[in-house]
Amino acid sequence: MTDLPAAALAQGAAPHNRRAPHGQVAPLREEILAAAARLLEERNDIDAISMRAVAGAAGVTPAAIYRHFTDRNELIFEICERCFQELDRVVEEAAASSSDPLESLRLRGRAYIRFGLAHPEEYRIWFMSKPGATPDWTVDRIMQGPVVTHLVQAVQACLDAGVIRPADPALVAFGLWSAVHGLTSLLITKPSFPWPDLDELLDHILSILAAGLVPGREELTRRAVAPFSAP
Amino acid sequence: MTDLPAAALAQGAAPHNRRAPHGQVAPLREEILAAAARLLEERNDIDAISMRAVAGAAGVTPAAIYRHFTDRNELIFEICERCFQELDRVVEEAAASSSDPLESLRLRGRAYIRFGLAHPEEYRIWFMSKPGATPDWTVDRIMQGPVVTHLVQAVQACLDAGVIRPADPALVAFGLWSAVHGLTSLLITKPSFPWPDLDELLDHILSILAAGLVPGREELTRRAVAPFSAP
DNA sequence: TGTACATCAGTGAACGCGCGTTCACTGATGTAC
DNA sequence: TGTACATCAGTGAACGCGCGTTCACTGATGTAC
Repeated sequence: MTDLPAAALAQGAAPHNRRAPHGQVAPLREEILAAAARLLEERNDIDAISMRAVAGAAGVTPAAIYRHFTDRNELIFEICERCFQELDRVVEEAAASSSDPLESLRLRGRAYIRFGLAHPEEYRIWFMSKPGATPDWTVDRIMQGPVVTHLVQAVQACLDAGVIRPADPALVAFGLWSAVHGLTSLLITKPSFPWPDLDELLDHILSILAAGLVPGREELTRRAVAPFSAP
Repeated sequence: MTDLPAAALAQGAAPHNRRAPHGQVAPLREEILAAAARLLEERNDIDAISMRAVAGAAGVTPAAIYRHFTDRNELIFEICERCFQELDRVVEEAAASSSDPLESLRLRGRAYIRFGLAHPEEYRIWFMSKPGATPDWTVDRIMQGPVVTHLVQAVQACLDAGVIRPADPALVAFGLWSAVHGLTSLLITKPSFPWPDLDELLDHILSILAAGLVPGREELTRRAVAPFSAP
C-alpha cells in the first residue's frame, strides 16, 4: 500500500480538491471514517490505523485528514462512538424480542457477545484498553452510556417480576456484565481457543447465572407468606 | 531518565564490566530482569519497557541487554513466564486451605483475581493481548500450563464429591474462568470504576455461580433414587 | 609470584523505520460585480 | 454572460521522535606458563 495520491487518482478515486455543497458536511469526512473503519475490520489491529494508512485507503494525503479531524485520537474516537451506539441498538432490539424478563436478559447476553465478536477492535477500546490510552473510553462514558443504563433497567424488571432473588440491581448487573464480558473478551483475545461450541458455552454460562439468580424454594415460600407476617 | 552509563556509574551502579564466576549465571541477566519487572510494576505499561528504559534502569547501555536476551520479546516473555508460574503457586496455595471442594473453588477465584490485580500488565499479556503480539502468550501455553489443568481438576473434584450438577468438567471450568476473568479484566481495565466493594462484588459473583452450579432439589432426588431405578 | 595472552561483557555510536503532525503552497470551485 | 477575485480542501515535503537492533571496539578479568 502506497500513500501517493497519484496512485489514488489512478485507481479512480475522487479528484483531490472537492468542496462540500452549501451547508453540507464535507463528503471526505465520511469517506475517511469509512476507510478507517474498513481498515480496522480488515486488519483487526488498532495500530494498523495510522494516519498514513487511513489516508492511503481514502485516496488522499495524510495531511488532508487534519482538515476534518483535529488528530488521530478524534478519528478513532468517532469510530468507537458510532459503534457503541450501534451496540446499544442491537442489544435493545434483541432484548425486545421476548416479553419474559429473564429470557430477555439471556437474549441481551447473546446479542452482546455476538456484537463484541463482530467488532473486536472497538470492543477492545471500550472495555480492554487502559485508562489514559487514546482514545480513552472513560468510566463515565460507559456508566452514563445507554448500554449499562439499559442493563440495570432490565435487571430491575426481573426484580419487579420476582423472577430473580432480591438484590441490589446494580450489583446483579455488574455481576452479569462481568461474566458475559469475560467470555467475550477471552473469545476476542484467543480466537483459536479450543472452546466448546460457542452457543453451548454461552448457554451454559447463562444457564448457570440464571440458575444462580432465581429465587430458591425457601425464598419463594418466604415471599408467599410475607404479606401475612408483616409487623 | 538518561541511559548514559556515566549516570549509572555516578549512582553507584556496578562497574560496566563484570564476569560471571565460573559456572554461574551472569548476574546482569537477573539484574536486567529485575529492572524490567520493576519498571513494569511502576509504570503499568508494557510500552514503557523499551530496551533503552530497561538498560537505563539496570545501569547499562541498551546493547548490553543483547548479551543476555536475543531480543525484547524474549526479555518480556521471561518476566511473564515467571509470573505465570507464581500465579499457579498462589492459586494452589489458596485452594489448599479448605478441604471442602466447593469452598476451595471459591478460594481459587479469590486468589486468582487478587493476583491478577497485583500484576495487571502480566495479566494483560497472558489473557488480554492479541494473538501475534509479542510476546505471544499462545493458547497452547495457557491450556497446557498448570493453571487451567489445576482448575479442571478442581472442578472434577467437585463433581466427584457430588457438590455440583453433573456436567462436562471442561465446560464448567471454562465457564467459571470466563466469569472470574471478566471481573479481573474489567477491574484492571477500569480501575476507577465505581464498583461496589471488591469483596462484596466478588462474593456476589462467586455466590451466583455456586448457586447456579449446585444440584437442584430434583437432581438430588433423582440421584438418590437412581441406584434402584437403573435398567 | 610475575608476565603474556585470551576471553568476552560491556561501550558508544549509528542504522533504518514508521509514526503523528506541521506548513507553505496550489488550484478548482464559488461568488461578486 | 464574462471576468476578477476570494476561499479553502487538498498537496508535497519535511520536522522531530523513540524505537529495536547492529557492530566494531575496549579493557577488566581469568588463565597458562
